[in-house]
Amino acid sequence: MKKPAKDEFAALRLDNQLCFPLYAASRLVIKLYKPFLDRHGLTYTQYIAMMALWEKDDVAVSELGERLFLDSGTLTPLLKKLEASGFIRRERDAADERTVRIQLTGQGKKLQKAMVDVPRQMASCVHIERDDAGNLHELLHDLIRNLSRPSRCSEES
Amino acid sequence: MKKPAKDEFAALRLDNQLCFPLYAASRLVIKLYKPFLDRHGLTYTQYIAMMALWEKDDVAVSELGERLFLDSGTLTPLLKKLEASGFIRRERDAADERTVRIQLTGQGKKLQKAMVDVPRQMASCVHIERDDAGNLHELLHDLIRNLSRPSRCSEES
DNA sequence: TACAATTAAATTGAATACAATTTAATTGTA
DNA sequence: TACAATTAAATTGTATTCAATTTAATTGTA
Repeated sequence: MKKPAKDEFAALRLDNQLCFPLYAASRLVIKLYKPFLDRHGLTYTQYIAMMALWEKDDVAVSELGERLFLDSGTLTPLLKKLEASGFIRRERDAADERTVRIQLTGQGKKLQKAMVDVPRQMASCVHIERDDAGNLHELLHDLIRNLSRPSRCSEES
Repeated sequence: MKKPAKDEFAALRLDNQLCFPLYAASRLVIKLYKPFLDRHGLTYTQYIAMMALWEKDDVAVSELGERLFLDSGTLTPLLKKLEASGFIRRERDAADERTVRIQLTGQGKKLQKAMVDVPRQMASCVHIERDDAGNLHELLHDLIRNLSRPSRCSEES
């Protein structure tokens, strides 16, 4: 004789999720980048790797991975492609042969100047209020800070 | 004699992007889902496909794709796996043989009851203020609405 | 009604993601 | 100093994503 509430499964509706819009928006924005990145021969992941290197050159694969939240399983093949494209060099650290250091080539540095307008071009596609962009930015960074910590869950499975 | 502004490349810094935190947060949350989904034998993408089907059963692949922003290239192999797991059936529509309709099996329907606590369990891991979650939710939905429209960019390249 | 245009899935190929394992180098310590 | 433990990349295997192409079915129209 159970009388289920109308919203017994409300929490399982896509529109009530936080993760789904995050996932959908992320993929939609990345798709929007494609024509701008294609011109320069980069994928989106390669682009953020280059951005990280423009900010700080000569870093270990692991340090790049911490910045981008990616591991060597993703980065190793990606960095080999960026090396094959001539944008970076990969060199074992002489002081610690376990470490591979990533360095920008001249061509990799020139790429930054060539791509300096990409963020503005993208912004012209997205149409978001400055305040909304600021709020979204802050909320996402809070969430990432939150998620980057170990944080134990009360799983009680 | 050029005197570049100190922030000539500020727009290319990772911390000034909207897309990067979107992409990072999305992957971090999906990673957090993994232990909860593993117990039920689902990946994250399979989970949102099941959520869409729990809301509306007996839909075409294309309709499911519109809901999830995924195309047949992603969905076809994913749905074959869900079928192999016994959660759905895939059947050609008798009235239009081009269309494949997706239907929940009894096992697929039972899975909803088994997973009804997953959102609450996840919420206990994320620690986000109710207001922040609401704001983030609204901002993301606005962004998705914005991105789903054709919207022409002033590329001027 | 032939048949070109369109549509829906499926397929193909390239590039991620990521868990788990392996390899090689370094570090800590008995 | 041997050598177990640790660390950093690389590798392996599974599962997406997505653009582009292909296949098969349907629709519109001359």
